[in-house]
Amino acid sequence: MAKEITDREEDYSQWYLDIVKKAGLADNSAVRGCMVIKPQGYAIWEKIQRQLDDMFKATGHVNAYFPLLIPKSFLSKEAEHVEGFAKECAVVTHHRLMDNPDGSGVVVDPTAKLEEELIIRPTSETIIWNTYRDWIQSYRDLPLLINQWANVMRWEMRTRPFLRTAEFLWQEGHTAHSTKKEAIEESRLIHDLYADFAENYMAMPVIKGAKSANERFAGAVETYTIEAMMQDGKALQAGTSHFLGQNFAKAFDVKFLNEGNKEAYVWATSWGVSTRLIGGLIMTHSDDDGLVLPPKLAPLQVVIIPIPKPNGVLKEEAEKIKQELEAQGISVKIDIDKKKRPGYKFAEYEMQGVPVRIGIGARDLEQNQVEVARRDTKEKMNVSRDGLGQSIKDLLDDIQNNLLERARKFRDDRTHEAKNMEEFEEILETKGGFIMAHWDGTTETELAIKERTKATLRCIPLDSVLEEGVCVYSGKPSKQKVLFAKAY
RNA sequence: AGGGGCGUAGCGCAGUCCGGUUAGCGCACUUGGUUUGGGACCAAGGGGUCGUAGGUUCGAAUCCUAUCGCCCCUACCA
Repeated sequence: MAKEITDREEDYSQWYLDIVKKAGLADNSAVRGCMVIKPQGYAIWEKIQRQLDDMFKATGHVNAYFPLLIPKSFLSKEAEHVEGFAKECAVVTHHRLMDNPDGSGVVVDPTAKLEEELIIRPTSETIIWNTYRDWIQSYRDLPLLINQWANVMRWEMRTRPFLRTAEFLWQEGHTAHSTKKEAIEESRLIHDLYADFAENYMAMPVIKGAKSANERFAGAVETYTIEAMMQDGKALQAGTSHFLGQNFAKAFDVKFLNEGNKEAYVWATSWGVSTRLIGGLIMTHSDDDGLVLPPKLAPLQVVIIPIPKPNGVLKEEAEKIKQELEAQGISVKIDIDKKKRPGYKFAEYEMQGVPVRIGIGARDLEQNQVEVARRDTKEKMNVSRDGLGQSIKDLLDDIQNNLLERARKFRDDRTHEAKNMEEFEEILETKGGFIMAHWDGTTETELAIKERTKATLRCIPLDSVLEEGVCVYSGKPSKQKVLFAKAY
């Protein structure tokens, strides 16, 4: 068998790049740091989008669209926000090109300089809050629950497809509320929604937690995160939901009259997940043979491969099976390409992560069965032709569950407690993964641990038990363990 | 941004040290045929500004200079 994908053990990051390439998810583009998302990759994003969009709508949110370009001055209105993003912004300075006088193509027309430079949004809080000021006058205008699906740009030094690219696709929700309590509830509602999506659709178990002051979103009062463990033991921040307090309301002067006819600043949240989730999907489930996708997000769930002996009965049978599966709401494709042999096709669809493959040949027809191969375990079994629609439906459910359980076990096996720095460092060196440890709550300690070990404080888990302990680094008192890991 | 490496067909590479026929190999691609239960085989084909610009030379993928791009290692980030 021709080996096209680097083994994970040999070189995990090369393996990742091989998967992206061989499964046809994305290509590098002519623009540094920007990728082309290919149909196979985009189809996964569309599945993610559709599901999340339904979940947002079901919780009362609506979609809108705000401009790509933001006046430079907007960014500087919220002090922490500008500090967080200023160093990675692309800036538009001119609006016209002209023929180069020396005939060598086009150059920027120096007379077309913009009076106020525009930045390409790294996130949209500023332009949205500038707009919300006009939309909100009364408590009757609240809550304002808006989401947008968009692209954003952050000028990154080092990029990796899906995990970190200069331009990426995401959704960003921006909500406005009349009370602090309601805004906090909103940020936690979305936090839960993200965790639900990660586990029940991506089959990617996550730790829900709050970010430390140091890791918090620029301009947020509280940042909630979902953290997942990749197969190399590193953490991936898979989604964040922020309680913004009144920071943006004050920066953009967004006030409303409450029921008592008193003027007050509104309370805000913002939240987002990006195409990075696709990177998480890859690094949670896939193996040395290629992509592995959870059935709920697989653009194609079942592929039927007739083992071609020249007879039309096989084709008819494949078509019948397809219809039976589609009746169960399963997406199916029959591959009748005569140019490729079955073995080639098997490998190809495995690489692409199709959850279930059905092979039918003359032998199966005789015995009233088909050969079913599941991508997650690579098991093959003969399955009766009778009631096949239901059997495959059950199998897809089983694969979905198995992927989640497998990932959960993987993570739990690689989550350890450290009582002191010696243990902390030993775990990192020998086992990797997540480390639960007491922390004194100071940024100083957090940075010192990062400096010494390269592991960062991923989150303060919401479900961790309150218990007296001493900080793993400083020995000062601590009330609960927090999660450390090396991160993407 | 500092150190190292690489730019030759869609992809992966050889050739460069030591300049010299028409720039070569594998994969992929096209056509035809035989095949088809785990990445088939045979035959015939197509595809190159050797990253770019300048220089040295009778002659440059090869030597010199500049320049651009990419990858790897060190600091920040959904």
